[in-house]
Amino acid sequence: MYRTRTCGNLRLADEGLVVTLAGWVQRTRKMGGMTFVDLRDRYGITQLVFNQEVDAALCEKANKLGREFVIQVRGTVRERSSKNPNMPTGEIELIVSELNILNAAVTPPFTIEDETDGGDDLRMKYRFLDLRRNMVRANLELRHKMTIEVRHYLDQQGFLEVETPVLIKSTPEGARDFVVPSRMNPGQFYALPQSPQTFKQLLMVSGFDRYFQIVKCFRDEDLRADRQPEFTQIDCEMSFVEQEDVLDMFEGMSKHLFKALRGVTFTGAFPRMTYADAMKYYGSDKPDTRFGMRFVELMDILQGHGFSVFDSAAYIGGICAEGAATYTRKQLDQLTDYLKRPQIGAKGLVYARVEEDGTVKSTVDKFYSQEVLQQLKDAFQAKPGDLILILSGDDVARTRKQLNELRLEMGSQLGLRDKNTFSCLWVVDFPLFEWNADDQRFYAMHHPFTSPKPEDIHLLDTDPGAVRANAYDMVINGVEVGGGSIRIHDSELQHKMFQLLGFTEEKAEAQFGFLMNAFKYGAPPHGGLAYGLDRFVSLFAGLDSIRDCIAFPKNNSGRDMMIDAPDLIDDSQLDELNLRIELKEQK
RNA sequence: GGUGUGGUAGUUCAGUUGGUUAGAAUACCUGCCUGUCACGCAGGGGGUCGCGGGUUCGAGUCCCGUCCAUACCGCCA
Repeated sequence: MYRTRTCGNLRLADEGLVVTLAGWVQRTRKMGGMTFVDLRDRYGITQLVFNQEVDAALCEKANKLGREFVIQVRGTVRERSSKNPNMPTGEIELIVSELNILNAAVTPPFTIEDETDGGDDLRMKYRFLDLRRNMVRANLELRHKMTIEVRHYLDQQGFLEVETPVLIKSTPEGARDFVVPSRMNPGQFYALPQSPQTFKQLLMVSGFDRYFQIVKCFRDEDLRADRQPEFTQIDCEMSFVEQEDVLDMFEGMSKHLFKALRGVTFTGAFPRMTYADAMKYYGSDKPDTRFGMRFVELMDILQGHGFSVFDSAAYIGGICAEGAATYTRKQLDQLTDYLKRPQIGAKGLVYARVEEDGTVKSTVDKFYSQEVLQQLKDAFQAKPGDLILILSGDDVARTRKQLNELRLEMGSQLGLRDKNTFSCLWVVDFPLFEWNADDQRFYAMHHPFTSPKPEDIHLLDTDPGAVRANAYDMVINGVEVGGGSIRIHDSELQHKMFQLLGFTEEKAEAQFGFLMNAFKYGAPPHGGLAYGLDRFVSLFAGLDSIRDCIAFPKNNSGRDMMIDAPDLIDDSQLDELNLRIELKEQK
């Protein structure tokens, strides 16, 4: 037996026990006649003691240990003469009688400590070492517990986990597919699924009723801190349900996870907000509702007073930052610069302070009487000490988006976005379609299987852009953690959707004929939802990047820096695939 | 595809207006040290300043290009 106990669980009560431990050398402290070694495993750290007077040869051997050596020791648990209250095993130590070096180690390129000296780059390249660190390990433990709780909850609710294929067919709609060449079908390619969407719908047709799967999905798009090319979804689907049933079920699951993993209890149902309101009051379809600062539209108050920027604007809106009137000119200039960055693209920022005496001082007050400025103040119900920030623009949607960036930035600056506070929200009534100006056509906002709201179906032919969908997102702290919809289960309606999306008869048949065919054989009403597991875990762990809860993530360019993938393949492999590589010239 | 930031010792970083032999901390190596736990003390080794070009008497520093990393925009049904 390599070990009888772990490095994390010996306590004072175990004094006198003879145990065998195995692990990695965290650190050695040589005091001359005696040597202390911190032995680490996944469970903790136990201090080992070697004493020259007791066994000179053994102590000498211990002095040769380097960082991250893998060793096995046998010894007696003893109460420490000087205890360390900062560690769980700090009251005891192990008097070592046998030391066995299982494997030596070269010096690691960065320190395996909570506060490591390694940069992101290096830690990714040596991810197997990075994973020895407490923080990353704790994130993976949380992820594990989360999937266990998900399975437990859904199993209790009668859901069945069913695996769906990973080698499927490419569809031009939506995100770019990863493709895999087929050896047995020369010139043809599989695609990796962006989600098991069609399969889970087919499972509903098959009568599986309540399905889920914790499943890898793939999208060949550019990466972000919260986007990886391969990511994990908790994919769920139910039959004989309406939107309310789905929201109920998964609100329950979210609450269960919060309770089990964070000890957070929510009273009452999650608030609902329509997509239209989310855009109007927050300029985003995933508002961070941990704080207020809702938009107030100011066209009525501020237009027509001779300030040309506002008079010509299609939208004027603002937010009120409580107590931020103390912002200095420098801070406001920095804020303006932030908004003028090309990523945001605002032209400028107008601000107004509410003074202690209740008067309002603004950058543009030569255009506005105090009376108008008081109306402005009243519109926000602003108090002395508050700061009103106003943006305007020619494009309503774009200006709202800019105001959203401003709101989030102010929320961060004023400390209103605490990682240990959770604010959950359902965003509902998404539009069914999204107009794409470049392609001059509608795209499905969610996906082409999403059902329109029955009361809006009559608009399908006349005003598709106004049709609302039975689609919903779960938003927590401004993060879209999940989304779904009630699907179309009628082949005629599905047919019509494809038509509106510009699919020819042939293309619809070729791409999704199997689904429409299946719908002819008795498809139940169904709908579902998929969570982004990586985002959900990150949220619970308070991480800035989902990479920190993924064991082996890809970098910004979609590379695995550790195994150095992707890579070229052998000519013989290409031969078998009947492929020849001829790269297009890059300009 | 675009914008910003960064690339200097194993690592994290500093490096002034362009000016002598490029520094600190940490890690590593050696020695001393019997109660340390970020041990301490003394000493030591360690650099193609991402790469290529240019300006200059002189470039880590300025300019151009390029590569890499990273955050964001586009993109992500």
